Amino acid sequence: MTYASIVGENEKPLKQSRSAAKQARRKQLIDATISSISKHGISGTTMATVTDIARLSIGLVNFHFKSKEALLEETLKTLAQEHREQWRKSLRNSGLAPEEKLRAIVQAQFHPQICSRKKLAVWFSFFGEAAYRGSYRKIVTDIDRERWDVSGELCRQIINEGDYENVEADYVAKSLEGLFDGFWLNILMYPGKFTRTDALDQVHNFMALTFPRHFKHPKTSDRT
Amino acid sequence: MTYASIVGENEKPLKQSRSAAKQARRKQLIDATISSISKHGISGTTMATVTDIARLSIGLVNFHFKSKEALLEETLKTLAQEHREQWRKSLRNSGLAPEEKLRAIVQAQFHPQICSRKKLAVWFSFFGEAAYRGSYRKIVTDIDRERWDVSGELCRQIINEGDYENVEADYVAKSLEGLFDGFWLNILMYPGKFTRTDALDQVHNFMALTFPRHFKHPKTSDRT
Amino acid sequence: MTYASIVGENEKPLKQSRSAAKQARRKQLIDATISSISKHGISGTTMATVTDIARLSIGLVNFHFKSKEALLEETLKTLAQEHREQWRKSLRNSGLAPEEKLRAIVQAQFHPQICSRKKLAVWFSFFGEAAYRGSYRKIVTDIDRERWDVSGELCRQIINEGDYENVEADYVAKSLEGLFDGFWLNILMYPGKFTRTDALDQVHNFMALTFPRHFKHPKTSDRT
Amino acid sequence: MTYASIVGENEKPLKQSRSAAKQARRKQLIDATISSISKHGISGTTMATVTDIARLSIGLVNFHFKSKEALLEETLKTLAQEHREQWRKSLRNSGLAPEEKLRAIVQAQFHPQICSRKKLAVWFSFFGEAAYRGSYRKIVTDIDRERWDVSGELCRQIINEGDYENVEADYVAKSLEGLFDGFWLNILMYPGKFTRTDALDQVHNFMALTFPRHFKHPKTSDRT
DNA sequence: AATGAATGAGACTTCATTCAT
DNA sequence: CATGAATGAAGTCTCATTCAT
Repeated sequence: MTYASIVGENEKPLKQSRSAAKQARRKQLIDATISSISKHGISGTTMATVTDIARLSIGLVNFHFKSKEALLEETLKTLAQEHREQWRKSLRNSGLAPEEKLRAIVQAQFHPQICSRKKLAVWFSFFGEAAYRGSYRKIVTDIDRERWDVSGELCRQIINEGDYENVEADYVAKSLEGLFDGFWLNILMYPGKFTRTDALDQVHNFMALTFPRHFKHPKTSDRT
Repeated sequence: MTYASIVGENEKPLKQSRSAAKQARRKQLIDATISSISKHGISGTTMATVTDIARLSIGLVNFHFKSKEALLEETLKTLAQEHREQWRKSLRNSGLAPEEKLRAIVQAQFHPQICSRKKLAVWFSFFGEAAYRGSYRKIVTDIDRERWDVSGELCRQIINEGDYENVEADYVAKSLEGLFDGFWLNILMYPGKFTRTDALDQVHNFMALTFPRHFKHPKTSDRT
Repeated sequence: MTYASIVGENEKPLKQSRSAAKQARRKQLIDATISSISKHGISGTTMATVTDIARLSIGLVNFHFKSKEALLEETLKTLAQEHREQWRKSLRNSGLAPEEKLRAIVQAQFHPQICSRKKLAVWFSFFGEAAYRGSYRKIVTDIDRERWDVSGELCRQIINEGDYENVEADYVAKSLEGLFDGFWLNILMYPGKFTRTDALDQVHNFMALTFPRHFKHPKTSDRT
Repeated sequence: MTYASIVGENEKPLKQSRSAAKQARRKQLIDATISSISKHGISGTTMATVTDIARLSIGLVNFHFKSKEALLEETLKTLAQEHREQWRKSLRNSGLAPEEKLRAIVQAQFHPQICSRKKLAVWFSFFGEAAYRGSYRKIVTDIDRERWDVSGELCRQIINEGDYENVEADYVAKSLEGLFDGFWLNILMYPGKFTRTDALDQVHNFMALTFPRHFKHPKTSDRT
């Protein structure tokens, strides 16, 4: 399968400035890297698998990236950045109520653009290395922490509004984070059996349990 | 295929003396493999890193295991089996009430023997490859499904006892699984910041929310 | 082949304006090559190190020189020509007595312009390749032989003048050549410890020994 | 041309202890490296040229040497060591008089075992890199300095014995070193035209000039 | 059983050269 | 003339696997 067939782009960059073309090539290589990792894993991803997918010559990667290691790190950063923009965009588009915003974050987490099997495979490939590679861990935790902060603040607002007792905002936010990651893994491990929709239902169920006056049980609520 | 056949419990012992030594060597190599993966990841683990740690010669691995791939698979099976035995032992040692049994499963999940940083690193290394390697995925999902079945049954009993409305056993069991995996990842990603104890609190909090007449909020309950 | 043909003295100038700019670029690249070789050696010298130093684009080298090999050969020729002009100029500037001319040749050999560490490094880089690369060897030996001829003739005149017995002109000239090369290597190998001045003293000492009625021992003679 | 044909050894090591066999392999690879450098230069010497000559597999070099760089350094050390042993052996075998010892050092310098075109090519390849590679320079200068010390001491004894005026031991020793290196280069650059014998004559001529009461002019003396 | 030297495929990387702009 | 992105051959090094001892 070629890069072009995967992402549906024209191979030849149209007329554009040189630095724009350079960025396009970098993007093309990073996309190919994501495809390759999802198919062969990180250790199975070689300069050759990447450039084959991108339909570029093998020497080009080291022209655009200092090393394979740098390519992988850029790939993770790109993935993280895309993720971050997804939930921030969802947040902006959502209504003003904190429960709507919180729901938007959840939706973003399981949005098809973010939560495809292909990308989940890549995420967990990086998680697998993050244990002993601080640079990966930092990229991952930085983005997660930011979202957790926002979620926590939203939970605090909901708790105040609803007079919930025995509920602590940070706990809920952390549990949500846990559910996000746990369900991502389940989607990856049970392809076709446990889906994005299942994950959304489960998370909504948890929110309904926690904040009964703000969320209804998924059975009767809208699902995406 | 049964669990037993997967993890080789029924493997026929050969002449005992020879086999015992053989098994000891295998165990030694598998332990070294776990150490190596936790330190260098799967792709950084070579026959040499394993045999260095085991203080054995490099030629020996291919004597005891058909290939590196076989060694890795055996390692994962060993890890899975140890995990399985941990929660089944906890179950046996717990009281008779279903909520006590459920709590025992949770405790097992975050038991230091199972949930050390070292072993979590190994688990997620395998998860990272599981996406595109069915053999790993099968080992992982078989053991998880068994536990999920048991948890689900326990939840059903608790729901019946407590007359909980709007609570579905399979949902709860799946959410627990999600929390397990999610918190494992958090423990791995935030060393020192998010601990086994935090995870246990969070899970208990979730159980108290779900089954308020069976579980108390962690703030006032015993923690281990 | 004549010297002129080797170093390209007779190269026909093209339309002057274009050719002048062209020659300037060539000179710029050759100077950068010398700098690069002195810093990284021949094998560490790449088109990129050269063009970086010259602050020119990498594509330009192949415009001005057929290949990297051609650039290196031109560099050596340039170096050889500079060397040749140095001792010939010294010769013209010296008095008429043969011993003064001989002394001028020696001075030229260790003149700062010729005998800088940077240039010595380049010379010995080429010597290192000359063993198995006839084209380099020819460039080097042609220029040396010319100087040896002149030195020999001067020695002959000195011997006749001084009635030296047991002294053979060609021997002395060859020994001088040997000392030149040997001291060059010593200057390169013992930076700061063995200097151009030391070399000059040593050579003058040898000449005083050989031609006591024409040269005084360096201790009492003028040094440069 | 194969290693075996060059050095005339049997390919298969005979029965010997493992560490002895290991040393033999290292020696074999170093010999092959010398052959390769003399034929292709240092930059033209690859792991493949070395292992082709040694008739071993390409992977073996990195088993016996940490890197190509380490192989080259070991090769230079071996060469230097051989050189050192040659002149020390000559010294031991020579008569007791200091002039005989000095002559022995000279003989060693131009001994066929040391001063073959093949080895000179290797020496000057290393000299070419020594300018910017301190590790090479150290190996070379350490061995040279030791010999220079001995030569200087011998000169001092000769000067005392012969009551030479205006002669300084260190000067003479340094000039000898210069002649050694310079004539080595001449032998390399003028194959067939300037030979080891010519070099010996020249050096003896210099010694006769310097110490006329201890050395006769080469025309009438024994040559080797 | 155990050792570790040896093999060779394959990975990453460098770099001279080409060529569209 | 000049640029620098692109190519691909070739180099170094790693490593699973084999096998004689």
